[in-house]
Amino acid sequence: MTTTSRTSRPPARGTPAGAVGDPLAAALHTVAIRLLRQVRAVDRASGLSAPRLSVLSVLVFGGPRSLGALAAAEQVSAATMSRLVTALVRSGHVRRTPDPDDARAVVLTATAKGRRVLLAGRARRVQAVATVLEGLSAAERRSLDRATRALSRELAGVR
Amino acid sequence: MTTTSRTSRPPARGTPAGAVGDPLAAALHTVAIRLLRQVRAVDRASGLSAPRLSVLSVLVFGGPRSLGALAAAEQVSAATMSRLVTALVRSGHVRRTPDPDDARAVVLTATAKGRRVLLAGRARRVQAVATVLEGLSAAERRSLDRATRALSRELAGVR
DNA sequence: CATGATCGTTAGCAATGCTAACGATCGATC
DNA sequence: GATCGATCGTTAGCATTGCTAACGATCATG
Repeated sequence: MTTTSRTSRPPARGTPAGAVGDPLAAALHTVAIRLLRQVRAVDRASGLSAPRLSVLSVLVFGGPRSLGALAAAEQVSAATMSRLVTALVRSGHVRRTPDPDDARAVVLTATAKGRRVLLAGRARRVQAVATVLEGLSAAERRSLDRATRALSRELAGVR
Repeated sequence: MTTTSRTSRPPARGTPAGAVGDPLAAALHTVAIRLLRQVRAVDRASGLSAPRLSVLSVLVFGGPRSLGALAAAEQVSAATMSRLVTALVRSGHVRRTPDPDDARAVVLTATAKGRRVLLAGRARRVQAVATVLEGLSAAERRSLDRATRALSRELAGVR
């Protein structure tokens, strides 16, 4: 049993520079950063920049949508998204079609090439994670599986 | 016991677009992305950009070092790091001193202000992670603790 | 059908990534 | 001790990505 209180505990008056509020949260934070730093390295092989890959990911996994919706999903301005999409259209990863119900709007869709590139990139990333997991014992993998499910549940609303 | 083989298993001939090599690795990948996406939001309060915060983090947690070493740690060119450091010096977060042993080199150190800003930012991030963890049961927290330790061990060499 | 709201684009700015070129210094070799 | 290639950090110039502001076109409300 840990000494951590259940309540969210505000930073305990003063927060003497260097204090760690929740050791588990701090460790998880560090591990997540290191894991993704490791994983990002394989993205180079896709030939697409990180923002473009991320946009493509929304279209492939989330389906076609308007530019505004895409900008909101990526937490980016419509102006920035317009430029990203233009680049992805020019490179053949995305198709831009007029919205039949609203002449102001466009519908963005991943092309076959876009899907192919994104899925290959994701497979490389997952493989990189799997490589890290190779050193885990069966028991550790079970713990990780439970932990991942719990975190997935808590983060359900994100993206 | 899972059916997953222990060997690193190459992408099983063909890799029919969409296949997931290792479901646990894939889930962990997704959770890590969502967690950090959530956490990054609080960085705005520091007044520093993501690259500058990251540089400061290396200096605060890793100690003073040369520009070249800093560039290597951040996987960035020396030219880019030079510019980042210049900005951090101007804003008073970093001190640039000549290396007593090598007149070509400089030593970069976080100032008291830099340490203060970084530690406050990190506390906010950890608090954001802790908030996500509030919904976990005690058993889930124990699983997460074991999993985090195991991953920390496997990622020891990174950053 | 007039008018304000919304959608997407363009223009112009700042920050961050790169490579190339450079000056200064180091270290090894003669 | 002089020379010469290697290394350190900076600057210049380019592309990309983020922003806000301004705009034209279209929608939806009255």
